[in-house]
Amino acid sequence: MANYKLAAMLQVKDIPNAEVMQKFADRYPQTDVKNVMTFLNLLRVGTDLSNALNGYLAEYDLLQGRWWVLLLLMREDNLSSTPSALAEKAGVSRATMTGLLDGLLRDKLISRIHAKQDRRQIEIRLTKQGQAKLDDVMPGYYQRVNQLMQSLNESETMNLMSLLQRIYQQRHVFENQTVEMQNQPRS
Amino acid sequence: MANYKLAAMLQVKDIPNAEVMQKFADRYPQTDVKNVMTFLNLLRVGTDLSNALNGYLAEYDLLQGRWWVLLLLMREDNLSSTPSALAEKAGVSRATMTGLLDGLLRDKLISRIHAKQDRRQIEIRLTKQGQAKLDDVMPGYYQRVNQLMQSLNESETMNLMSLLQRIYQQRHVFENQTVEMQNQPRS
DNA sequence: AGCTTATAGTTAGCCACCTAACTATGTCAA
DNA sequence: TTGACATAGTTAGGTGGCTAACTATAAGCT
Repeated sequence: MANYKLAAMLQVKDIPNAEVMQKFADRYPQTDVKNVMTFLNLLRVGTDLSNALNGYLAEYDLLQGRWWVLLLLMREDNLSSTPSALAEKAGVSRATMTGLLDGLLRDKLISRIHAKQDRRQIEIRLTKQGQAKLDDVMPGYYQRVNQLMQSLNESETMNLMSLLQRIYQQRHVFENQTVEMQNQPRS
Repeated sequence: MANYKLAAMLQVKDIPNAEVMQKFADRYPQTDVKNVMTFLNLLRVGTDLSNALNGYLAEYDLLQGRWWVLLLLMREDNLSSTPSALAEKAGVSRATMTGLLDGLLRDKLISRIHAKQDRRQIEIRLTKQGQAKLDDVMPGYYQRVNQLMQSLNESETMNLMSLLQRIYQQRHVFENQTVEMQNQPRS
């Protein structure tokens, strides 16, 4: 089995206990213990599930990035697309996509063909082996997702989605806010 | 401002729509559209929040790994620990911790001192500059976490935690299950 | 036609993660 | 006491992210 890389996202193995949180709250009065714990737990669940998925994919010599590229290709009617379009849809840079495609080509899961009309473009196509790889991986993937989610009934699932969505919509709070600040009158 | 690395976790920018999901469901009958969508959304929220946090930390020349090490040190009564203990608590390999500490040492946010009794060990201590860096970063961090979470009231937050927990407890489903399978009778 | 600008893809160099293998030191039991 | 095993830390080599800079091609003005 191939090595696989764990996600780079913080692995919050050691979310602080109440005592430690109090020490921080004393120094930083803005601290809201409940909010911080919830935020850290959300990050942890995301990371650990991502790592677990990677572990499953690694049994098939795939990782999330390469696997997702294959899925994007399978979605297309002619099983093909371009590096730029794939980078955009996968949410990675074009440079990263070049690397992912290099690996997939090495394993013969995709083919690269120079496009006819626009000679800057390259057509990436899912090969038979690529489709076969997905046919290997996907049934177990869907089965595991079902097992994972079976502890929630339908209304609980909807509820979870809605709660996540409301937090997600606030994610811009981490962005730089100095521009607006500068326009405010000084004392 | 420093470059900062986005999390390696899949950025599911392009979660499939119902039509595409149907195409997959035709080929892979195990597919449960609602479950897959929920799972992918959970991964996406985790990744994007992680990236947003990294963006904030990058304004202070930190990233999650280095920042978390500083926090772990600040928790300690004597502001010091060892590379092994830090690796364990941060959930990264000892090799990765060596690299993180190299960077923190370069920025003089920690100091390395050879331990007296066990000469294999090295004592890592948070420096004055390290503490000052945290004092810079943390108020804004806590403020942003509060803003992020303010869209949920207390009972909704508790509810979210409990739903996440129930999914999280099933994460072992992604682990290799062939050992048990092999012991089953064949047809 | 010829400039300028935009787009497609790659390359180079950095970071943070991993495993495996290595060195040095400590521990423990025959 | 010495040989086997365990532990602390580093190094080497691989992966997959990033930005910036580069080449080649296309498109659009004037």
